[in-house]
Amino acid sequence: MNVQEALNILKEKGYKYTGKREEMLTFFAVENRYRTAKDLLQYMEPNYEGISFDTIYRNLHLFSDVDILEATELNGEKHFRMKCDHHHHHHFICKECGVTKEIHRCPMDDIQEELKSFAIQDHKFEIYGLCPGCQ
Amino acid sequence: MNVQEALNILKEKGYKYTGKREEMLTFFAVENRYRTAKDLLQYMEPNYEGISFDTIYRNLHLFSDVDILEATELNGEKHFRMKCDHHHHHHFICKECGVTKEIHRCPMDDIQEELKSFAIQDHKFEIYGLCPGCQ
DNA sequence: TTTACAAATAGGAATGATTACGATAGAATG
DNA sequence: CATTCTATCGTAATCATTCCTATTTGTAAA
Repeated sequence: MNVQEALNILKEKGYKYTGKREEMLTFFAVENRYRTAKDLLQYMEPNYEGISFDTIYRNLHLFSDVDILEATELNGEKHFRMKCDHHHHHHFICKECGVTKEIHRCPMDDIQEELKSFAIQDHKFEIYGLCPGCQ
Repeated sequence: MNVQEALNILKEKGYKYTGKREEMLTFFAVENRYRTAKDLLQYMEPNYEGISFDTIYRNLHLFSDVDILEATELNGEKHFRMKCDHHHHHHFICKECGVTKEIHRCPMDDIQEELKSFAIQDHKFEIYGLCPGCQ
């Protein structure tokens, strides 16, 4: 997803345009990497001195709620990345730099039958390690 | 794994026996459920009034390090359960009560080839939802 | 353009899980 | 039973995240 598409989603749902929001979205649009709230804050500070934690976290949650960002949990910290706009898939995630690679195979396909009596709400399949650049 | 096996592992590795440790292990041995540090603290308090946070967390980490417990992250809190001692497998986890069910199919088998240039260190495949009892 | 109002933000305090630390108590070993 | 580490207590510190209030800012309608 690019910045413009993300801004359109916000507009559609009645959220306001702000320069900060565009800048935040730019931060996520440039790379296929999971980043933390702190990463984002550090990116924003030079241009928006005194930007508040509240603004960072409120917008991260907003973006997640409207499916602009996707979130995961890596060593006790929430990480976010721009949502991939095509079909359902999972990720390899580099533990060093957070870079991701798509995996085009969903293990859930085979397994539903094994869990007939359980109400499945959600699942997570992530592979962790080092990308070629970080090895 | 049962309490005795766990105590043997500790002894082998040179850690001391304490009543608190046995009690903590008992807590995990009785159920196939992921529990938090707070759950454990509440279980311990009646018998060991004034037990310290430090003791709880230090032992949870110790038990994880020596493969007595396995850990996962559910809504921002670390959860622990007794390690299963048989073959490699994954879990369905009830979001309400933490109960688990084994899934006998590992999605990693097929996927290694798709990630030749990445150094895989670890992976997580978890399915979340409600168990029959919590539906 | 101006106005009016809801939404967004700043600044900082509060929270909740987790970790750290100096002092004391308790196992293990000979 | 004396020595030596390890374990524990009690509490303070840390770190990410959330909450709160006053103020500012987009936005759409007048």
